[in-house]
Amino acid sequence: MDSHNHNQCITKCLQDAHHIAVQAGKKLTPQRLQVLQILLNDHRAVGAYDILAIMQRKPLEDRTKPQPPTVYRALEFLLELGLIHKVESQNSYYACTIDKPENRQHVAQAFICNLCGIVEEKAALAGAQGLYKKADGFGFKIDRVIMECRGTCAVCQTEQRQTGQRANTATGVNI
Amino acid sequence: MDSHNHNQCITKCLQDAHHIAVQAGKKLTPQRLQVLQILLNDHRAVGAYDILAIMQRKPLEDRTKPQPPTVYRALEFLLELGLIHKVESQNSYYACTIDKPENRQHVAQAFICNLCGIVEEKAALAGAQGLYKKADGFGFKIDRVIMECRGTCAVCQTEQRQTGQRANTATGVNI
DNA sequence: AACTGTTATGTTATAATATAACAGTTGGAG
DNA sequence: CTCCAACTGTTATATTATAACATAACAGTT
Repeated sequence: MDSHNHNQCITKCLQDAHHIAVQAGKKLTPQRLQVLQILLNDHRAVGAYDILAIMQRKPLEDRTKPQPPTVYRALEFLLELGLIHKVESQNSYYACTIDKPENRQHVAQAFICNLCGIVEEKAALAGAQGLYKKADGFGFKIDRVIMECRGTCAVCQTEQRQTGQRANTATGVNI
Repeated sequence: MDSHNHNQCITKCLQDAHHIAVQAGKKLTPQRLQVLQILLNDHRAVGAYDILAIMQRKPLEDRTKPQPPTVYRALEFLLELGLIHKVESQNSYYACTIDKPENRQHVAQAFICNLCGIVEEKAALAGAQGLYKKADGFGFKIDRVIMECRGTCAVCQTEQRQTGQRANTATGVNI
């Protein structure tokens, strides 16, 4: 399916996440970790209420069933640390897999498959320069850049050709 | 304030809108026109429920007070024709002011001021090529590109320096 | 004029996404 | 140990968007 070792990928991201949290003087609490793990579980973008449903099915020890604010607080925390990103055009979230040291140096470009929800994340290096330059041209000061490409991933293009069927939407991905 | 003649700008956009609708074999009905006019009224991004409130204050002749679906249907129609765009990072909408003939050739870049809500729209010419090329590199087929820059416009930067106050948020702009 | 297909609108209800507000708890720094 | 700040729990509600079905308007046909 995918060319990378996903277990390794998760392990590395979690290690990095702990590092980043410690360095920022913040705590990666069990709940925050759980949300991150859910997002790391695959490379799809997941909605907040899908995350909530998963957490409610597997509540942490000594914890009541989590409610929406719990999820949104964890998401906010992870977003601030750059550990996850939001797909603005879909109101969903995915774990950042760009190598962590450069995390805050890049503008993220997300390529989101409309069929299976998978997110391929790339760092915009030269591409973003043009935007900042253009903004300069009319005195606009950029805080944040959103770059999203909606379309069809290689796998789903193939599956469509072969079967005419839609790819996996069983896990609650919003399209 | 702004360097362009806004009346002229509105007039031109409305004329073009009629053209585009006719060419697409669609009708720019009074309600759709009203929504477009509301968005053309200034260059800010406006939320659907703000549009609804305005329409409810000034209902069209022989019409009852419009409800949410009315607004969303009009927005959908105008989006399809490329007459307006959505700011995905803010769930709001603005009228497209790019010269109409090239409308569907360009990827829109929106520079949205977090303080006053004004949207400066540019066409991404060379900039978008890189994205398509990058997508090609891993077999991703792009349907739609979202490029948004959030930040502070030239006017609001000046006002902040002079007064320390926030720019106009009185008209219901979501920040 | 009556029939029919199509597009557009009206209406009610509800889904989906997100946050406000306040109370309680906890775990270190001093 | 105590106090403070960060974290969590809980309830309610705000905000954004759509489903579902009924009705109306219009165009073309007979």
